[in-house]
Amino acid sequence: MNRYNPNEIEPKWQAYWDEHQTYHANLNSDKPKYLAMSMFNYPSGAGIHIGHAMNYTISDVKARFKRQAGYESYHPVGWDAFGLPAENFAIKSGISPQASMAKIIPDYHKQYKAMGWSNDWQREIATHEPQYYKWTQWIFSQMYKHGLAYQDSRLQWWCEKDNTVLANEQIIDGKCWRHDGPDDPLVQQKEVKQWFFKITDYADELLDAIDDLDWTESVKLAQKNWIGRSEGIVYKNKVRDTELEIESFSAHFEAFTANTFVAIAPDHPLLESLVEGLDNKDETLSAAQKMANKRSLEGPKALGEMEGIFTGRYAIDSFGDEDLPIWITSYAIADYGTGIVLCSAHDERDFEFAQKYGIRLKPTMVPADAGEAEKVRNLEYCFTDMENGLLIEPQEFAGENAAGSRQRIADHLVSLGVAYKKVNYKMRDWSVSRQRYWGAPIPIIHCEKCGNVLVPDEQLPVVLPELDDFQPSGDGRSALGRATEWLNVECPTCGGPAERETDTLDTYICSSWYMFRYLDPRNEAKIFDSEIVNKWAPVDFYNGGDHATAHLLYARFVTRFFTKLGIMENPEPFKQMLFNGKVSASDGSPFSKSKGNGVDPLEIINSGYGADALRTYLMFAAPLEFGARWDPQGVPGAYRFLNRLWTLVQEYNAAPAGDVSADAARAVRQATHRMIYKVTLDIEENRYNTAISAAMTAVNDLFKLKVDNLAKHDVWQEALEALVCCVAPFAPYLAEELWHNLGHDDSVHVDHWPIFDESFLVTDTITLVVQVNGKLRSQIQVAADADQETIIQAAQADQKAAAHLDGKEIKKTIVVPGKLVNFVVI
RNA sequence: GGGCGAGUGGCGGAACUGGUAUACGCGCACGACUCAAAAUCGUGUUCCUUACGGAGUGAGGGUUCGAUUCCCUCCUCGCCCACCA
Repeated sequence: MNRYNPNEIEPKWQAYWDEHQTYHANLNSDKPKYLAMSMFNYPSGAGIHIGHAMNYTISDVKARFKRQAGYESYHPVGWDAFGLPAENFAIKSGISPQASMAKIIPDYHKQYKAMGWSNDWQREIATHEPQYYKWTQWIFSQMYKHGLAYQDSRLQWWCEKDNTVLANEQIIDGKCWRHDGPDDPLVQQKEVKQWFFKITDYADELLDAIDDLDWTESVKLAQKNWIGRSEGIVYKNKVRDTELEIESFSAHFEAFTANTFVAIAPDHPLLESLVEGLDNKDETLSAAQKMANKRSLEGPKALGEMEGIFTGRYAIDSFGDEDLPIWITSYAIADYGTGIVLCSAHDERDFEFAQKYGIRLKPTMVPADAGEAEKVRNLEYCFTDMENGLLIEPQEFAGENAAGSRQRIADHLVSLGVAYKKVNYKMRDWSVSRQRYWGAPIPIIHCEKCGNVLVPDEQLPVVLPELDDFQPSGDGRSALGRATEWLNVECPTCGGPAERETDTLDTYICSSWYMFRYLDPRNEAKIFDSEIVNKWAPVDFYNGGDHATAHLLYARFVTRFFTKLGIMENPEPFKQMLFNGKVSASDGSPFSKSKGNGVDPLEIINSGYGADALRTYLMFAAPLEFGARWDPQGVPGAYRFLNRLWTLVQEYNAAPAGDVSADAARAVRQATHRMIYKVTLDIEENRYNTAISAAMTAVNDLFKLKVDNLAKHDVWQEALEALVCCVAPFAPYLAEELWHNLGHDDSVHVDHWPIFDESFLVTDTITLVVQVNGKLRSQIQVAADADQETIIQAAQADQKAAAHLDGKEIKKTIVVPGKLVNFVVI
């Protein structure tokens, strides 16, 4: 008898699938379409790791299941090739990122195929290829033309030695990654001009559509919080002895007469004019600068260490007669709201800050309880509960519930002319430019006469020049700043001398639209064909264990933008999104290269267990949302299961033809159809672990039945075919081999999914549980269609149950059809 | 600090809308095959108790004939966001 040897059959079927293009999708097919994919892969020299094995197997199972069930199923593949790691490697090694990718990507091909993933390789894409990023640049142009791309100055981390901008991940303990010695300087902040996409224009639209998405709930919530819509008012206050008027946003303005001081962010642009004319102006500004730097470097670590500097200025209060001192505080943020806050006794931070610096506080909202109210008046603690708080002033709202009067208070403030209503968002505009070499060049030309000029569409792509040296140019620009031949161009408008923009586009743009390029990857005339995209979008199933906010939100934004351009119809890119858990090491800690506790998928495959056992284990170990914990015994366990299925088929093939008794046939069919039902439903609903356990149960049942009843017979043929089909999404190689062993010469992976027949599950007699006072006492067999009276009599007649009923009065009897009988006795 | 989720055998986990708690797998024990081992096959495996029986889903309370499931209080762990006014 043949032994199950994955190392033999896996390469064989890999070659077969390649040759027959089994997984090539016909996008014009009449079949219903299904598009499944996992988040884009960033190729690195390390190859695939166990997290990739997890992610891509999840979407592969889904794609295979649908392909078997008669869908035209497309499981695309591609590479998110631009990005900082490849550039850093190029700077260190001198090997160009283009060359690195040319070597790395073919390695991935082999690894993906070894994993048995059913990708359509004819439509492979890579974001660093000009034919792809031509359209990434086109998106920038369209944004620009529609007023959604603009330039602005922002603070960036800066290394004085390299004269270059640093990404957050390039800062190590406050120093540049390349200059982190004891004598090297700390990184500094510097204003740099940046390009932005106006995603905030879409904030409400993106927010409102979230509720209807079939996505993992935690991700939907993360997106809502990220957008962070809050309704409030903006106060206007004049500053004493100046011409200035400051504005401050407040979402909690109910106790508005409690405001006693003003907080301004240390990096606020208005700060300089605010202290203009004061004696200690310079000291104040430099102290503020220090505070700002410290905060952005130390980040959350500086939390709790609230610091303040008095500006020397006062705002004129709109309600009381005492001026409001203006303080620079470490907790006010320049780019949320207006960067200035009116502060009161009803905010934890304001309260704490005022106590620390001895600033006057004036509570105007108290709890209903008189004793507690007294404590709040005496500043014993900070009371912030607007829902339950009662206002004590001003006169027109005194005694009212703060939250209840919110709308009227807002209207009141507006009518007094001291404030206006405002909706504010946490979400900022999307910073899309990077002072980096390895990205898609921004298609802008700077002309002395004409200013910023868009590269005309017919001149796209602006091809990234190949260089020998990837060091930043030393003037704040990337290596592109030195590529003079590329850099100097004629202005498309006036023909005069001009220079190309040297910033490249954020890689999140590359990955914000790739799912649509998959549908028309070789189109040279258009970003994609609208008809094909309208047929195939949205992506039916999308999964990943990262990027809950940025990537998924940017993709939603760009998709919506496409619908405004009229090039596609559906405004949402991903119909269903599963946020799957990550694989962790057997001790529960995360896998990491530095710890050396990683598991190499290819090593496991080659050690003799095969890709099928690895895939099956990963999908079986835990619910997809949880994230599996790596168990060294797990893959051997999955292998044992696959081996038992293998044995069943081999023994069946060796068995003589013969009859199967009616009882045995029914038992085989019951096991089969119970399995079909559960596996189908469970895969559909992303419960892969219980789908596999259902297949295991069927194999165990058939193992028992085969002892006395195995014969070449339709019942067994049907059972084994069904099992092979149901296991095929998880263990595609084994399934293909066994499918052919069972006499087929086509692929099991296309259009073969068993049909569930309910009639095989119906039984004549059923087992009911007998309870006395809710405790299990016995079990009885009754006819499936027995009526209540018969069931109760049978239960009472049961010996074990009767023993517990003896001498007691039955107060109540509960019959749950098909389940149980419960006697309540005293 | 805020939000979300989860606590079930030695371990990963299962349990449909409140109805036999611990499916399936791992591990372990015993048996079969073998000169032997591995592999494979079979049986058993929540705890206490010789047994009858009893206890039991993080802790405590509640609703119910009946609670892993619903409600309240508390504890622990994980993830995400984090000075957002």
